[in-house]
Amino acid sequence: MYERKTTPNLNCGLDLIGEVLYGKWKMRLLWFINEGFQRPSELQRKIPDASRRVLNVQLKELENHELVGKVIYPVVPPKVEYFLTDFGKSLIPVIGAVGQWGDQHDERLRALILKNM
Amino acid sequence: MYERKTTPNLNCGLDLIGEVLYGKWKMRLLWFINEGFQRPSELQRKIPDASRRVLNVQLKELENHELVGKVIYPVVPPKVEYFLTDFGKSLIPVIGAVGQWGDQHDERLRALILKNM
DNA sequence: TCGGATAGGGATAAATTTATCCCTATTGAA
DNA sequence: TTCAATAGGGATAAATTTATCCCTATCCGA
Repeated sequence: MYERKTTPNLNCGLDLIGEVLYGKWKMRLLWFINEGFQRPSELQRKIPDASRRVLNVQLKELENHELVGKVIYPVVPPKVEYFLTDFGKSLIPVIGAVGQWGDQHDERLRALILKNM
Repeated sequence: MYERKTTPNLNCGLDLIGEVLYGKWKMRLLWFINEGFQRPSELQRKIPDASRRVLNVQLKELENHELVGKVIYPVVPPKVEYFLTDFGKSLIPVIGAVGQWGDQHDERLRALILKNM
């Protein structure tokens, strides 16, 4: 595990939410879990661009921050299901707003991103 | 300047918005510019936790992505003012929603963040 | 009986982001 | 006349995040 070397800034709401949501795949994980893709392997298939490892790490962080919970079924092969806590559910409209803006400006964003590479 | 070594994923709205908004201080820069703090030195005073350098770098990226524009007054000592483009303004409600969630859950978030250090 | 599916952790490398420090230039104020 | 304010870039180091690769274990189907 990585040990943080600096203390986070916690001045405003943006700092606070950043501490729990700033991670390349976190919003997507929450979104897909909310859509019903609850098993790690399903999530990995939904987000093939992320490595298996990061998803595990980020899921663990979401769990530590009480945005998701986890049920481990004592079966073999192993079965695990994530679910959103109420706290996590309260983030869904926010993530929706973020993603919607991205979708609405899809073309323009693509053009801009490509232009700046 | 840093040269990107991998190609970005541009699959969904979240990927797209991430390309222009994923940066520790970008949302705050947009927010404060919208509030009327337009000169670099003012922004630096509003965000003392960020180094002068990063703010310059991130402002430049916001400019490249057409979220902000910049007026350079040909005076000495130099005077520069940033402003939001219409495209940038359209992001303000989104950033507002994000920050509001953080503010609403201020106490709980602080507790969680501290617990996980 | 061998390979794939299942879940996930450790060690390490690579990529990326952010911080530090230094340099340019000019004006006005102490 | 020396220092702060103004804006911002280059070089480099440090911090952080993400990717790669390997290992554990069990059951089912071909």
